[in-house]
Amino acid sequence: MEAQLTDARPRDRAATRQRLLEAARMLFGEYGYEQVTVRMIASAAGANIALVGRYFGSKAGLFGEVLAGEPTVRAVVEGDRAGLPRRLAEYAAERMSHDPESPILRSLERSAGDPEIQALVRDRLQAVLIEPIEALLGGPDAHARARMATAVFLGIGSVRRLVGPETPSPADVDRLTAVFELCLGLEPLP
Amino acid sequence: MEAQLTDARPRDRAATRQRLLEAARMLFGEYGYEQVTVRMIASAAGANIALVGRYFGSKAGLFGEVLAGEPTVRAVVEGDRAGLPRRLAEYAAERMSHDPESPILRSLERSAGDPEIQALVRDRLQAVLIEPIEALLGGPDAHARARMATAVFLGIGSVRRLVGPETPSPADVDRLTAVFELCLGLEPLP
DNA sequence: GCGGCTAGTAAACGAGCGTATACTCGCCGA
DNA sequence: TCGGCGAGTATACGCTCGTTTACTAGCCGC
Repeated sequence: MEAQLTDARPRDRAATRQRLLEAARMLFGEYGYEQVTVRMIASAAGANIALVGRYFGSKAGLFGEVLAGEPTVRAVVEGDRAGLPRRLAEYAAERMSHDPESPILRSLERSAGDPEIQALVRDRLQAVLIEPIEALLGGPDAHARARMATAVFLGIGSVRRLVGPETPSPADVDRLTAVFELCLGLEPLP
Repeated sequence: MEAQLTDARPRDRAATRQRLLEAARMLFGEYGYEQVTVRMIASAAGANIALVGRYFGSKAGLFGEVLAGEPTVRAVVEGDRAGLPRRLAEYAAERMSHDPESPILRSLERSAGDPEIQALVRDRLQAVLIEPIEALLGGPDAHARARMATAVFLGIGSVRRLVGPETPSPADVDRLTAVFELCLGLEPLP
């Protein structure tokens, strides 16, 4: 009887690449760009260090690909305009008590230093949060309002990360909803 | 005529220490903890690298002393309760367009990685922002409200840092004031 | 005048990083 | 059967970091 009952072939470029990508996604999200070494990634993926360079060019290239491959927070931002504050508030409330699942958001919180990485993160933040909100809002100062809502959103993550998670009460979520309504210049729902 | 007209004596332990401290304050504020090397600090202070270790124990020790020596944002947090949202909003608006002068706030934005540094920054954030606001507010959920206001405050800095500065309009400041009133659970001023 | 305390210096250490190189080995088509 | 292509490997390179060590030299009390 031959071994290799599973379909996981050895020497499978695509599969190894994928394992590296997923290990990187997990580690970058957990610890931030600069705290994660390529050795950690390779080790977590059960692959060789040199393969990071071979498959992604560099550590930054790998990070970029992780960011690009994210499904993002689109579910929150897409949807009807009136419900946006509530959806933002509920998502933000989730982030008061738990680390985000999305490497983008985690990276936004944790990856500060490297200018190249900052540029990647910035572009992504614009693309997945600020611009969609701005488009949904419309109006003359939509950009400023989208920016402010994004600020609240990010700040909640910063506070959790810095001073620890805390479970929000229902009243907190309501207050947060009102805050987002105010930021976005939308009327409260009846 | 002898040289040394100034009162800056050479071989002055206290003065050298002070120069190192001020160079560190400036650099940490500008670039964040991990981006600044002890060589940069020593060079900016015109001192030898080894003196950082001698006078402050370590880079982290120096950072801790920089944080501890900060005058902080006390002016905003101290004062009457009713005016707090406005003061917060004005200070936050300032931070929309300019980098903060305070190394604490800058470090809050930029120093993410090292756990020891994170602990220092967290303690400082609690001491200078969350706890004073909480004390000023009073009431049952004062902590949650102080946390939320702090989140908005920090988030604004994050957005400026990530996507660039933007000068707020007077309407933005008004909206921000309302946001802080909401966060803090205070009534709007007449 | 001189010995010792001490501020300041130069240089190196060891570790960790991202990256690059030279290699091994197994599979597959001819 | 065999040659080569390519996935995967082991290792080292060059660099920068924080830290430490051994040393130099100036001031002060005696």
